[in-house]
Amino acid sequence: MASTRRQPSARESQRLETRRALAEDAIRLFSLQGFEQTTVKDIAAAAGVSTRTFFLHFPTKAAAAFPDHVERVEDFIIRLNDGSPHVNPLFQLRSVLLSGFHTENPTRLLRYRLVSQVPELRDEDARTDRDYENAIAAYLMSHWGDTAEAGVRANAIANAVIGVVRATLVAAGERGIDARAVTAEILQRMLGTPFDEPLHSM
Amino acid sequence: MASTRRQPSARESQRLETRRALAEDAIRLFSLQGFEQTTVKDIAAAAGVSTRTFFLHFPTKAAAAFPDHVERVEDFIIRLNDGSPHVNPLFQLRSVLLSGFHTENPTRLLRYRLVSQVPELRDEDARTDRDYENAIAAYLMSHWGDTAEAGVRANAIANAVIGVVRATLVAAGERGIDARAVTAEILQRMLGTPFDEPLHSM
DNA sequence: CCATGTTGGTACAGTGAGTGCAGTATAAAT
DNA sequence: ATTTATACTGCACTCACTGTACCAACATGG
Repeated sequence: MASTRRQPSARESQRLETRRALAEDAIRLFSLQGFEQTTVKDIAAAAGVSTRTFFLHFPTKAAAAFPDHVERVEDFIIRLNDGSPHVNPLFQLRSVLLSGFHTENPTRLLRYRLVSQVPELRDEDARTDRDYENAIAAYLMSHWGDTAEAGVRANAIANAVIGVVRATLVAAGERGIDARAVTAEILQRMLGTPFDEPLHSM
Repeated sequence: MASTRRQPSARESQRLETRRALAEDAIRLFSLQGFEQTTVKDIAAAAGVSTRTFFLHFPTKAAAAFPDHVERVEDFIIRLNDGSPHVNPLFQLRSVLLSGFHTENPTRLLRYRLVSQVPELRDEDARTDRDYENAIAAYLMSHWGDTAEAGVRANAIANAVIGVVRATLVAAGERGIDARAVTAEILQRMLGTPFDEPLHSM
C-alpha cells in the first residue's frame, strides 16, 4: 500500500508528535475558551510551533478537532469489506455500524459534546461524514453493480444511515445519554428488509 | 406573524430588489467563473452596491446561493402541519417530502448542479438541511411527546430522510436523472412501517 | 564520513472573508 | 416641518489561509 508501517524514523515521530500536540492543544483551547475565541496563532503558540506549521498539518482550524479522521475512515472501510462476500451487504453494514459504537470512549464522547455545541465543528463533522457516505456507497455498489439507479440507491442509503448515526452521536453528546439501543432499532427497521429485493406492497 | 404581508413600501421593495440582484449575480458569477474565483467585491460590483451591503443581506458568500432558504423552510413547516392531526405523522412526512419534488423547476436543478460541484456550496447546503431536520424532529415530537428517547428517535429519522432527499437531489444535479421514483421507494421502505409501534421480530 | 538530496519547520508578505463603527441620504411617521 | 427609522456607504480592522523563499537537521549513497 501507500504507507507501509515501518520504524518511526526520528523525523516521522517528531512530525507525528507536532501534529498530536497541535490537535490536543486545539481541542483543549476550543473547550476552554471557545472556538471563535481561539486563534490559530494561539494553538500554534501552545504547541510551540509557528502558525504556518499548523497549516502544514491541518487544512483548516476546524480540522484540528478531528485529527484521526483519515485512519478511522480507513478502518471503517476495512471492517466493511471484512466479512463473507455472501452476507447481505446491508446486514454487514448494520453490523459494522453498530460495532463501531464499542470503540466510543469517554474522550470521544467529550469531543462530541464539543462538536455538537460549536457550529463550525458541526460543519466540519458533516464534511467528514461525507467520506463515510462515499465509502458506504462504494461498498454497496460493489455488490449491486455500477448502474445509475444502484448509484442513487446506494448514496441515498449511505446518507440515511450516516444521518441516523450522526443524530444519535449528537444526542449522546448533548444529553449524555446512551442511544445505542435506539440506533440499533432504527437501523433494524431501515435495513432489516433487504433493499435489493423488489417491493411488493406499495 | 412577525412580518405580515402588507403593501411593499418603496423602501422594502428596493431592499428586496437589491437582495435579488445580489443573489442572481452571485449564482451567475459562481457558475461562470467558479466560486473561489469570485470575490464578494465582484458580486457587489455586479449588483451595483458596496461590499459592505452584501453582508447586510447575506451572512456569508455561500449563503447568497440560497436566497430563498428561509421561505422554503417556512413553507415546508406549514405543509407538514397542514394535514389531519389523525394521520400517521410519518405518512404525512413522506407525503410532504415527495410532493416537494413537484416544486423543483429547471432553475433549481441547475442550482443543484452548481451546488453538487462546489464543495463550499455543498457545505452550505448541508447547513441549510439542518433547518429541515430540526423542523421534522419538532413535528415528530409534537406527535410523539417530548421524552429523551422520542427526541433521539425523531432526530435520527429526520436526519435519515433528509439524507435520502439530499442524496437524490445531488444525484439528480450531477447526472441529470430524475430520481424521484427511487426516493419514493426508499422512503416507502424507511417510513412504511410505523416507527411509533413496537417492533416484534428483532 | 562526507557530499548531497530530502524534509519538517520558519519568516514574511499577501489575499480575501467578515465585523464594528461612524457616518449620509431618503422614506416614513408624528 | 421636524423627527425618526432604515437602506446603504467608507474605512479600518482581525483573522483564516496561501505562496515563496529560506534554513537546519536528518537521511542516504558512495
